[in-house]
Amino acid sequence: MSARGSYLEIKHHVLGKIRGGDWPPGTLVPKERELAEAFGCARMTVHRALRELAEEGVVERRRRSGTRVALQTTRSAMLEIPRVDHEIERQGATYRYRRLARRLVLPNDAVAGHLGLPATRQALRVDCLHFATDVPFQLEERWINLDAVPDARAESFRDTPPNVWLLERRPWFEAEHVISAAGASARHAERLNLAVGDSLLVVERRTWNDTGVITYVRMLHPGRFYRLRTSAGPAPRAPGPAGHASFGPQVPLPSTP
Amino acid sequence: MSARGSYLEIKHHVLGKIRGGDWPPGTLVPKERELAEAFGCARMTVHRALRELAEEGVVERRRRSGTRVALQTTRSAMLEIPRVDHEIERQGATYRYRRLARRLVLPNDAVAGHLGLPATRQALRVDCLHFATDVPFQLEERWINLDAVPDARAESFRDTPPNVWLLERRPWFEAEHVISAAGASARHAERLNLAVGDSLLVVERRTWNDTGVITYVRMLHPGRFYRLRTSAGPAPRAPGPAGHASFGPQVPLPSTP
DNA sequence: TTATCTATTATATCTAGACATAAATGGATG
DNA sequence: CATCCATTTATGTCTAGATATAATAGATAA
Repeated sequence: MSARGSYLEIKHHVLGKIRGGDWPPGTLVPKERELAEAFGCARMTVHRALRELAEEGVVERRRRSGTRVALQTTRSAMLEIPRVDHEIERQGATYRYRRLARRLVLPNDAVAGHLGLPATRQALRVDCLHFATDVPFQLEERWINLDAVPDARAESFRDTPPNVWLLERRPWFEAEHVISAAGASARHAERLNLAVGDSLLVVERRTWNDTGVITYVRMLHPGRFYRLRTSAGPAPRAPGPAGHASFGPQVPLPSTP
Repeated sequence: MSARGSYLEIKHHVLGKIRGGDWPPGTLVPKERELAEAFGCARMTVHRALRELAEEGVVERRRRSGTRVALQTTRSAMLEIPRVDHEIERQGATYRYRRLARRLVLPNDAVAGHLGLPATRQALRVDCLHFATDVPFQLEERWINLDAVPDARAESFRDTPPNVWLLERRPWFEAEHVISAAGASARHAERLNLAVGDSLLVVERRTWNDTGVITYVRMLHPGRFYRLRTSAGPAPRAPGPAGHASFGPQVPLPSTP
């Protein structure tokens, strides 16, 4: 599992103590020098092990005070939000895209606030649908800040989905996601081929650049299809990248009657 | 911002090149030795900077190939799932708890699978409600694996919510979350004081220990109240812990008519 | 008593080397 | 031409030091 004398061995040792109940929350972990001596390695090796455990939230470290086993008040999980077309194809369905509408609008106050624009400034509104094997999978309602992305004026988005188009020319560096549930309005129901009031999982996303908010998008999914999955834990079973296995939404597969 | 000659300086330098568009996705980042020479520091310092950028998904590293600016196909976000009572009180509402039911049951096949139990083995089912200022905020439907937590047999959960009780005696080390939307059934509607069919945000969680699955819980929230918020990005505005600001669900505050 | 300064100490970072490891490369061989 | 192998090389890890930084505890002064 872990090479002898490596920082991983030390991580596993400490984790084992905590998992086994030998070191309950609040316990003072041996100091770096002591662990280094005990394992017969350099202090830097111990340091890396403890630093990674601290980053994972397993222990808390403070100068002079030492390293303590953290209390489990909250746990964070990695949530990976993949590109919708990738996700659909990864699950073996066929991806199809349709642009529904594209127009310049004066956003309402809420959206203007999200975009960081004055309410008198036009933004580009694009609506489109993403299909998984002809079943509507995601309804995308997007506002694009034309100050941040002026070349969007010349783009029709008839064939290229806005998310792909934007990713290719405006890399973003910060994002905020809000996940909620809502009932389908008449318009949503019609577009997603649902009944009015059916449950939708709504993911809203704002992305920033150095220049400010690039885009605000509301992604609506039939609740029965879309499931965001996260997995977290300092000691993953399958050693995935960054120690987090992650899954995307669940795509409706062609039913076999 | 970043100390001279530090690994942070190198991180910011590389990030700046990427953000500024000088190094589009796919660009080969200078090798560690070159950067170390350019910055007049040791290779380990450069190594740490690049390793952290790789962990954040900004660059991709492969031995012999070198370090490349990653393409932004997916982005991951930190999702912090706090304890429901903490979250309610943090937002200034009053937390109240009520146990609805507690009984030994034979779980159905789906739940048995989640718990990793044979369908003939009993599990403990606990239903309870969490209120924010007398408004139902979360309906909790929980199954507890009695093989993993035998002392739960003797606990009534009348005053102590299962999540708190479990956290105090069975720390867990791995969890899986599934987030979806669903319409309220008749029973859900009654318990949450909603209409049948109203949208719910459903968070399912399974937690593991060394001994196996501890518990499987379904947490149902009125969609209009509960919003999970995440924030992500390699270059956060406010330097928070681990570079991720995070928020909990939105609590219904007492309305001021 | 209270506030402030100081020494101590554990973590945080850095250095200049070393060897390990994986993968791309080019050459030798069939 | 295809296959295999040794070489090269960039990253991954480790060592044994060093200095920097922050927070505690104790000493001192107001």
